[in-house]
Amino acid sequence: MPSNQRILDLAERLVQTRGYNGFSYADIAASLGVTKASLHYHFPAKAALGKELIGRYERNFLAALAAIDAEVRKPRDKLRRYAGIYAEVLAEGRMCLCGMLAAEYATLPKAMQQELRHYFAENERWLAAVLDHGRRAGELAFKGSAREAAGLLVSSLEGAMMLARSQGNTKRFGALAERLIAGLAA
Amino acid sequence: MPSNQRILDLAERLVQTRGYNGFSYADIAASLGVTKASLHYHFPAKAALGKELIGRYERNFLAALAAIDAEVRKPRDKLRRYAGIYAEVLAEGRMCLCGMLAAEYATLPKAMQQELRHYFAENERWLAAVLDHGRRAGELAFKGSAREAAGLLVSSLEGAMMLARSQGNTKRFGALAERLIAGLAA
DNA sequence: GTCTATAGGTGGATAGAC
DNA sequence: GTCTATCCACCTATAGAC
Repeated sequence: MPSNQRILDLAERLVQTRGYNGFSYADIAASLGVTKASLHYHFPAKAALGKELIGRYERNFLAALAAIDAEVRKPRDKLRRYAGIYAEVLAEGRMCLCGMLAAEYATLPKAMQQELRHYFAENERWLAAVLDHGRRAGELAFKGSAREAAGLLVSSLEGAMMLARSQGNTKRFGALAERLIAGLAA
Repeated sequence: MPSNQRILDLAERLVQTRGYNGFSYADIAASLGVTKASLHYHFPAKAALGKELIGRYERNFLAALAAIDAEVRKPRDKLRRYAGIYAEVLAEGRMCLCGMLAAEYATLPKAMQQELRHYFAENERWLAAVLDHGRRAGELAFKGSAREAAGLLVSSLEGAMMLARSQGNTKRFGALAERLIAGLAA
């Protein structure tokens, strides 16, 4: 009796470690102790599973960002919490789901590509708002648009996760993140 | 009569766009107008092809870095040229070969993982030297070790490439790169 | 909802003729 | 060096019994 939740949980971890093209229904079936066929009852096509994977990930992520807004006031602390989310994921031995999918972008179903763009757009929107407020309040300093600074922040964190894993140096991620935020101090 | 060079050229482009797990001998064979079997004469195993792909990429990259050292003196100009390499690759519709492979790291043959770590280590070594010299000369400014600053630079550029493509915004990469370098100005 | 069985395709790889 | 032919493993997906 694998609920959709459990299937998505396993698929999520697999994509975060091996990528969308790096896992199969057989992997999930083996973990759950069921057959591949029964998974197709819950998710008829892998593309639909993949799309839902991004949707759920984005909902959870946006909820985490809302929690930050509710709990923290200072822009710099918000950025630290934001980077902290990435650090936690990395500490679990995972990559960002959407960072992995961004690398596989050219091979993904159209529906997944669209969901992916939405995820990054929402991400950048939240960061840009934090940066903009921070600059107006005189607590943050950077040149150019907040949007562009936000884009660089997301890019850097995603890239740092990837390279941290492949260099077997997951600890350094925290230092790089802190350096990024320090560079935005007023 | 596909020379090893032509095979590697095609495989390289495929990995840079679709990833190591996203291409097959069939793709290369079709492009060259030969059969899969004849490719196995040149590269018996895909893993060996992949390893050679990284080795060749690294040799070319290090040669480009040596050219920069020979042609440019100012640390900041060296960094601009360095980022320019990434920009050119992106302009061709490609990702960095090793950035793509870093995302697929967990699924790669051991030999490829090893080559990959070497690539990033060499990369960081060159950048750290530039940063260190620049700081000593008073032309660059940053906190902490040059090694760590170099790591952040590589990570950010790799991440920015990935996200630029998935957001359909390859033009912005140049602006992000310039912003990164500007942040290191003395 | 889960199973067995299977279809139809593609993956990397090999043997042996030419 | 390239071909045909083939192997075996794996993939996503479906049909139909239970």
